[in-house]
Amino acid sequence: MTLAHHVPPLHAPDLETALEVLRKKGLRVSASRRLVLEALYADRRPRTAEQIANGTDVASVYRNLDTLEELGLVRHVHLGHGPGLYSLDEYEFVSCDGCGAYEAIEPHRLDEARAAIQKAIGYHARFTHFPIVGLCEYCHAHP
Amino acid sequence: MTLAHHVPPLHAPDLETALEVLRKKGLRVSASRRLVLEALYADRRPRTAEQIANGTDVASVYRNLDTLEELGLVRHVHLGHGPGLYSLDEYEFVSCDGCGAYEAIEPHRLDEARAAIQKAIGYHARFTHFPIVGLCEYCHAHP
DNA sequence: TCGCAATTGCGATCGACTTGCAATTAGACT
DNA sequence: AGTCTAATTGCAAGTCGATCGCAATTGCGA
Repeated sequence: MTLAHHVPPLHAPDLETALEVLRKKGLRVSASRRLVLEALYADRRPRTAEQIANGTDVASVYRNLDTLEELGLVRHVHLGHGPGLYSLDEYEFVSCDGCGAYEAIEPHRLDEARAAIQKAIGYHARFTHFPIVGLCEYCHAHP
Repeated sequence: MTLAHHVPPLHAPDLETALEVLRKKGLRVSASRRLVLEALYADRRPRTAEQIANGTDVASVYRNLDTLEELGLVRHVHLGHGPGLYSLDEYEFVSCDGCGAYEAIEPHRLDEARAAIQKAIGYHARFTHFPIVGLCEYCHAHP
C-alpha cells in the first residue's frame, strides 16, 4: 500500500491556532500533545498512531488523537485492514483495490460525485473515514 | 447500528450452485462449511463470523469464510469499528454517520454516482468493502 | 510557588482475527 | 463396505490494533 502522487495544496488551521483551540477548551498543551500535533503538521500525510508515537507510549498518543478528533482538529481513515491513519481534517481518500495505492483528494473534486450520490440515495457522502474503493484507471485497463 | 428498510430483490447463485463451485475446485463440502453457507443463504443479511458460528468454533468459520471469499461466493463489509459483516456478493452499502443506520443498496442504483466518480478521479468504485458514509436525509435535516 | 485536576507511562486487557497442530473426516479408489 | 489420504476441524495459543486502570507526574491558574 503506497501513496501514489503529488501532494495537493492544503487549507487547515495552522499549528498555533490548533494549540489555541486546545487552550480555549481548558485542555493542556502538554509536551506529548504538542508532539502529536507537530508530527501531523510537519508532513501533512496520514500516519499511524505508532508512527506518531515514534517509540514513545502509544496509549497516550491514542488518547491525544481521540481528544484532537473530538475537537475536529484531526481525523482518521481506514484504508484497508491495517491500523487507522491519522491526519489533519483536509482531504477525502480513494484507494485502489488492484494495486493498493491510495490518494488524498481535495474535497471539491468530489462535489459532483457527491451530488450524484445524494440524488441516488439521499445521503450527503464524505470519504474521510472510509475511502472510495475501486480500481484505478491502470488496474481497470490491465485486469 | 440498525438495518433500516425493506429488503430489495436479489440475484446470486443459489445454495446448490455454490456447493457445486466448491466441489469443482476439489474442495470438500464439510458439515461446517455447509452450515456457514446455509447461514448466509437463510437470511441474506450481512452477519458477523461470531453470529455465523453461533456457539461453534469461530476459527473454522473464519477459515471457511476466507475460502468462500476467494471463490467469490462471499464478501465482507466494514460498517464501522466493530467486526466485519459477511454476506453474499449482492449489494453495496451505505451507512449514516448520524444515526448509525445502514442500508444495502442494489448496485444499479449507484451507477450514475459511479459514473460521476469515474469522471472526477478515474476510479471505478465499488462500495462493497467499505460503505458510502454520510448523513442520511433525516440526520442531514436535523443536525 | 502551591495546589490539584489534567495528563502521562506502564502494564494489563480487550476484541477481532489468525495460526499451529493433533485429531477427524469427505470423498476418491479399491 | 473398507481403506487411504489429504482436506478440514477443534482447541489453545498467539498476534495486532486499540483501550483501560491506576499511581506518578505536570501544566497552569491562583
